[in-house]
Amino acid sequence: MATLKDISAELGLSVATVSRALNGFPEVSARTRARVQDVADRIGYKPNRIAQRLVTGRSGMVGFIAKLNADMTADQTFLEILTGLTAALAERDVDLVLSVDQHDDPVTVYERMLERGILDGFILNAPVPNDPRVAFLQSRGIPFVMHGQSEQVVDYPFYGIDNRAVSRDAVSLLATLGHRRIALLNGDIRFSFAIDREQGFREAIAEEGLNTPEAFIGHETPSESYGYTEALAMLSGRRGTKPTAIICGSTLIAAGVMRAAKDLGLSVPSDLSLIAHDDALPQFRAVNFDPPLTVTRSPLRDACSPLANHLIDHISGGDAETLQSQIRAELIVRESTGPVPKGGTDPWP
Amino acid sequence: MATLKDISAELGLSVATVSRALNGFPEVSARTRARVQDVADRIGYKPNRIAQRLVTGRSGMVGFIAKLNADMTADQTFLEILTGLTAALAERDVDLVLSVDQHDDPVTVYERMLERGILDGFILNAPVPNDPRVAFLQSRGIPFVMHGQSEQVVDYPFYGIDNRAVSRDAVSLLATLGHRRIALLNGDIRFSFAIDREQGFREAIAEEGLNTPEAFIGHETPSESYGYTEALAMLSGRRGTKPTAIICGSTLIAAGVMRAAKDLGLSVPSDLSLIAHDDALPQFRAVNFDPPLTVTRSPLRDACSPLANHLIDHISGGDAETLQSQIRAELIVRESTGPVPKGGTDPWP
DNA sequence: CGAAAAACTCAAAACGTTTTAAATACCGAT
DNA sequence: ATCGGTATTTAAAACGTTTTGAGTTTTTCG
Repeated sequence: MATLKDISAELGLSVATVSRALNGFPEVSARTRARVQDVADRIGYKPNRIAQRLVTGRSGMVGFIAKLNADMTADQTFLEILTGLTAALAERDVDLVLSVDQHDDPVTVYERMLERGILDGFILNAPVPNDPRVAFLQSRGIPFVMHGQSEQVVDYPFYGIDNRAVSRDAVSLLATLGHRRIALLNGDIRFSFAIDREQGFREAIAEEGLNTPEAFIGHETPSESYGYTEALAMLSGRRGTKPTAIICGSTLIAAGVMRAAKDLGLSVPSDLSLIAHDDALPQFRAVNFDPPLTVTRSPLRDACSPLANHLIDHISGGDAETLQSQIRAELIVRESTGPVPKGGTDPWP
Repeated sequence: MATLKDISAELGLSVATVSRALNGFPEVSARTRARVQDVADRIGYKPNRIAQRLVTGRSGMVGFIAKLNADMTADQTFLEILTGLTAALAERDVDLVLSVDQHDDPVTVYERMLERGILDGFILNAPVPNDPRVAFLQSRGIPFVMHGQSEQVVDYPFYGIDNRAVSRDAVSLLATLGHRRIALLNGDIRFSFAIDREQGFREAIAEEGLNTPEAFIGHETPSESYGYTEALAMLSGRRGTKPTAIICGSTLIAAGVMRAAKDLGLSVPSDLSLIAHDDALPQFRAVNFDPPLTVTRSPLRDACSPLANHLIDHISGGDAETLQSQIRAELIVRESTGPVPKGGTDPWP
């Protein structure tokens, strides 16, 4: 492996000058810089990252901890995040150290990884209200970035979508189409994203002067079967007057709802309007539904690059407040939403 | 962060002695070692990996590259491996650096990770015949351990099960029960494990003096639906005389076969015997099948610790030949296998 | 008791880089 | 020629560890 010393020896320069030349410092002459660059290219010089890290005090590695469900499965979004994240980090020459959390206590794994002392920071996802990981990492002064937000105003970097707006936009679209009985099949309510969606839903419903009984607001870890069984219960009339529209927390849930509608002989969108939030996971494409799904869309993959950049910038001293972004999901109207069916215009009491 | 210097200052020893004391060198007195250890524990000393690496050339990090399918999903075993591996590596104070492979060329990701120069070695899984990753890493002299084997005799560390024996054991059990028409629903035949299973299957079938037409030997990426559609085709009689027993590459496939049998009104095991290979994934428990599945069982989780240890030992100079283990899957007879049904005793022509 | 051997400890070099502080070269103006 | 200043380069320190070669102490044994 070629080193700075090799280059400096060949040119009769000091290693300091060579280092500066290659790192674009302004005080080195153009002629010298060119000569250095030439030799470096010729002998295929690659800086030794370990040595760089020893002197700069940074490791160029960040941690990510996968939280498994009780049944040892990962949340369907995990892989997508992982893929995008490693790519985005690699772009800025940072590596991802992974660990898997099988513990009950959410912070012990972070503690253990920190003890090894090789991480510059963490990427957190799936926040819950008053997330204990946040308190822990802040108490240790460890930089991190959060995917999603747990509170309205925070003092750490994050990137996420406006989840209240997601529900608002969905309700607003359906209300415009004349719907008065709108149900919600939300994700796991322990997580902030689902709490925000539900809150946005309730707000929007109230603003439209409507009402949705509790029996028509559900929440659970997204799965096709959850969508199916809940929709079956709601649409069969067992729980009271059935809804004319359902808002789903994910396309996976929507798939189940679709199947339930089919089994009950209901057609989408003439008997039932359907709108889902779409993370744009490659396995489950909303456009491939029959009919194509109306969605609030925000590709999970799009979050990875900002997350990586926010974190790295923060580690390099960037101000937390300037490294926060909340973006708005895009409302894409396709064919699973339509005017309220005749005879379905009465609101719930 | 506490350093060797802190300890040496506190005790009035040299850093050299402190280093030796902590690393178990023989030439330091028991008393000194104890004093050093005490202080180290008290101030929570952790060696700086980066500094260690600079001088020893080792980093205490190994790479693992997740290969995604075309549809961006991971193979169902991925998470299980990941969980076990991070735990087993942590046990020996080694970290796992993860990357995700979205490329066509299987070695480019390895090359890119290597360029950064921070990895001691790799853990490879899902080998294919003449695996290009093996050739690549060997040409660079990078240590690695393989989960599974691609060839009969190799010169690198591995841990895996005897896949030919898996099929042999299954066929042998079924033959003993009187079955003469045994079908195989194998995993993706690009991978060595599936190739070996098929080879073992053919050998065992031949040894029993039997024959299985090509139409009854299938292979594909395991999924419930694959099991369902193939079993439906085989058991409906569309492909010729139907089998009395099916060997499945995974419990996932078996689930599909089970559903197909049910749809066709066949009961297991009186009309059809079923045996699957069981990786013991927590999501899909063979004992929870109805009837409980007869399996060749080899928990994927059991592979993680040996893999981690083989790799670390190899990195520390251990001989490749002594770091190879091939174990035998356990045959567990439950209730999905039974005597051949009356009238099903004719072999295929 | 004294010398040789064994046991233990230390100072310093090394790994490859960045960065600080100091030195030298170059320039135009006196 | 000399001065003051700027532009460029250098030597050396630093990061935290391991390891070499050389001490220093202690033990052993004649």
